[in-house]
Amino acid sequence: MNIGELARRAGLTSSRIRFYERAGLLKTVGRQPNGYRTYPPEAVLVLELITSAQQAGFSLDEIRTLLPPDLENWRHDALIEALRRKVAEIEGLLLRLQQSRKQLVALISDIEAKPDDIDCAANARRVLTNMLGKGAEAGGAAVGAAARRRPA
Amino acid sequence: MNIGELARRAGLTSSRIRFYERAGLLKTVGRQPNGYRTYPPEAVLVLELITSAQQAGFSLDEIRTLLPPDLENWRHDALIEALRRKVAEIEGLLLRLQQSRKQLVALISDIEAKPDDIDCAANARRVLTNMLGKGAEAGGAAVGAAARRRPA
DNA sequence: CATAACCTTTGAGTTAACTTTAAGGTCAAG
DNA sequence: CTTGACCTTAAAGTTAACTCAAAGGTTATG
Repeated sequence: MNIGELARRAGLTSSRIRFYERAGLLKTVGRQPNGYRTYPPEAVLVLELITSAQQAGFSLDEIRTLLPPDLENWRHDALIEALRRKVAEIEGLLLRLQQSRKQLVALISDIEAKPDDIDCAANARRVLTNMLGKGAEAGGAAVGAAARRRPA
Repeated sequence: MNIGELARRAGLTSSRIRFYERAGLLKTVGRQPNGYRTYPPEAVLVLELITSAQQAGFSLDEIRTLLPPDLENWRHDALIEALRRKVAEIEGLLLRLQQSRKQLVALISDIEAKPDDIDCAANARRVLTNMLGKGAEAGGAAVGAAARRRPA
């Protein structure tokens, strides 16, 4: 199988596959006499595995250290441990996101709960001091990045 | 107040404050005769506001479009709308993270539920086909980025 | 045999949010 | 008058995970 065919089957670009090879995630692959890379059918599996792991939150670095040279020979204990750590990491993230959500919802309520007898500027001051007073001690949530993925 | 003092009070670096100014988040600031920037006390508030918004998941771009030229004159409707959109965004993220967590936990169980009568390689094949069969149709979670923040 | 559709490599560009570096001016203390 | 702690600017570096561009070889088709 050529690289284009593999890319189509695995649902990613050829350049990405070459990049993964350079990055050490794919073992160096066989070449045809003309220099073209040639892949065995299992390569599709490996690529699917990599993208699954990425979607589960593993960086390419993490994936590289976990991926065995062949698909049948995993470092069992390291893998399980990494999986557990990732679950814990996700749980931390979930907590922070929930915190953030709560704070935003509270902020919306606070903004909309403008007392009838004050003007907008005064309401702004009220909301501002409310917000910066409260959220400050208990650390923030650092939400943003997850939504900002896949630039283009 | 000089920039160093402001940085200390707001808990960030001077270079970051200058960066925010270049990025259009801070209105151009007064200068002393020697060229030093000089800040009014409210500048601390503005910076705290920016970092709060960041922690809630707003990008600097979003913050810039929402921040009013002066702290008392918010574009009320746009702000509320943006807050609601961010809450929705966070909720989407929460769902995907929960999905991811569930899949990882299931994967761990599956790995550990190795039938007594097969060897490691066979178990690897079993787990692999289980995993790539299941998660594929219902899209993945794209977790990773939120944990990878603030590089150094 | 020309054209399109492949493939190759190297190197640079992208994005966000900063930091770091280099080169230099200012100012208070000793 | 020198040392150190400030401040200034512009430009380049950082990180992850790719993509894109340039320049060129290969192969199938009309």
